[in-house]
Amino acid sequence: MAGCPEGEKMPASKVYTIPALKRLPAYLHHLRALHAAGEDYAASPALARALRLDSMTVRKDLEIIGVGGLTGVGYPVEKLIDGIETFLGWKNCSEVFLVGTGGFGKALLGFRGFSAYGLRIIAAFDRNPPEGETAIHGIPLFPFAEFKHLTERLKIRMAILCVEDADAQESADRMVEAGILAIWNFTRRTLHLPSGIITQQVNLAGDLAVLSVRLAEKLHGPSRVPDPDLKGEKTR
Amino acid sequence: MAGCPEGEKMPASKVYTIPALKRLPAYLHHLRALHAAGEDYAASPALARALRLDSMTVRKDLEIIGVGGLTGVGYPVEKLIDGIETFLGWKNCSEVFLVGTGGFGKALLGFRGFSAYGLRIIAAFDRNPPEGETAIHGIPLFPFAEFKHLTERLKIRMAILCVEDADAQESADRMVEAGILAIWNFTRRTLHLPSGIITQQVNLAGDLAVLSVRLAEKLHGPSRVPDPDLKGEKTR
DNA sequence: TAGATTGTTAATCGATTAACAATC
DNA sequence: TAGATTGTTAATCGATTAACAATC
Repeated sequence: MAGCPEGEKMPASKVYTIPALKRLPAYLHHLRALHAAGEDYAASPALARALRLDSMTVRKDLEIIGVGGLTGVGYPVEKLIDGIETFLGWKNCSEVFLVGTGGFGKALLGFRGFSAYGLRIIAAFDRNPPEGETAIHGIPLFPFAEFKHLTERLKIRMAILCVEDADAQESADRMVEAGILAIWNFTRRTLHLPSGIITQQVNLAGDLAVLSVRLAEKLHGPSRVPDPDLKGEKTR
Repeated sequence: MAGCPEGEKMPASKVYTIPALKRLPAYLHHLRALHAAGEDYAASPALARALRLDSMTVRKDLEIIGVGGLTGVGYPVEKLIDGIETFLGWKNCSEVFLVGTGGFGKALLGFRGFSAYGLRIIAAFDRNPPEGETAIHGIPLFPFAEFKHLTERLKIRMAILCVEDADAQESADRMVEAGILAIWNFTRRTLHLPSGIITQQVNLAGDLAVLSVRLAEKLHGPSRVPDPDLKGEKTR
């Protein structure tokens, strides 16, 4: 009800591009700050300035959400927040498991802010949990042997993989066996899994590579000849 | 010396693309494993299979390094490793500072593997370090007030930013004042800094957005109409 | 030689940027 | 109305994919 002119032009949310999808959380983050500051509308040029983007990029990205703006004014902040959360499926947190409680795993368990990103880590697993330790940062810790049983019982669909590199493939295989459909991979290994299983690899080393090369260019100039002692001997 | 045919065709390392640059650490990681396993040559189709890429992509990427392959055989593993490390400037570790010793900061301090990525965190800083705590995971901890002094004395160029979101811009400003040229930003805030300062933002929420949407599509089908209760009221 | 892979040039695909009419 | 911004269509730019000759 409430006047949908012809039933013909539903918002219908456009096809998204991956880079745009990756920018959505940044909009969400900033819009929440604007909302907290009492702003009702946000114009694309202002959003662009805040997030170091182009105003056309902002408009194209927000088109994905299907929340229209007011010409000459901007986009309604509250509706946009709601729209992005809905689009990303972050309105209700999904419950996930985390495997591997080494350095990174422990840090993620301690990060309180995941609920703002639609995630709730409800249990952690480790191949051999330290004697007597039953929780980390208040999140219950189990031996990995119980992973399958609990995944099935709680119908968990997504898991965070933080084990040692050497155990990555093996752990992922067991996850899939247990019925996990999506894996957030903090390991440096590329996973080989059945098609249909969704994975997202965190590539911190890649970011670092960009940073390293850019800094080197700034310090030593942009011509990057591999090094005097590698010379011209391409082949052989 | 050692026969550079005409002095005319130096490897001269091609212009790189950002996506290719981000893939280089993955090649490096895998090539090191091959080297440890005693392999002398790696062919592009094999590398492609291991890293879930295309063999043409692999060849294009490796062209950047300027280490030629042997037609019909593959690329020399050891030279490639050396070439990638050299290209990325990871042969000798650069010394960096880390600011903010909350959850993520602490995890990074505990991560032993940074030396393989050309990084050595030689000191950590916090606005107010816990009473009596002078080191974390063996890395000395100082109050942030000493950041400038130590940056200048040790000529540090790169810093890792792990403070609370609310302090991100302020901390980054102080880093730049101290002479830092490159910032690896683990904060969710977009930094506004003088041009010429190099930043790389870690966008974990972006990865998570991709994962969330893909999983939702798998579970509920690909048509993502924003939700029945948002209706067609685009404007107003 | 035969088989396999490199390296290069061209074609396709996708994302960003530009231009501008429509709108409040 | 005048000023500003949205939303769309077209043009540019960049990266991936394809095709294939050269090479060991």
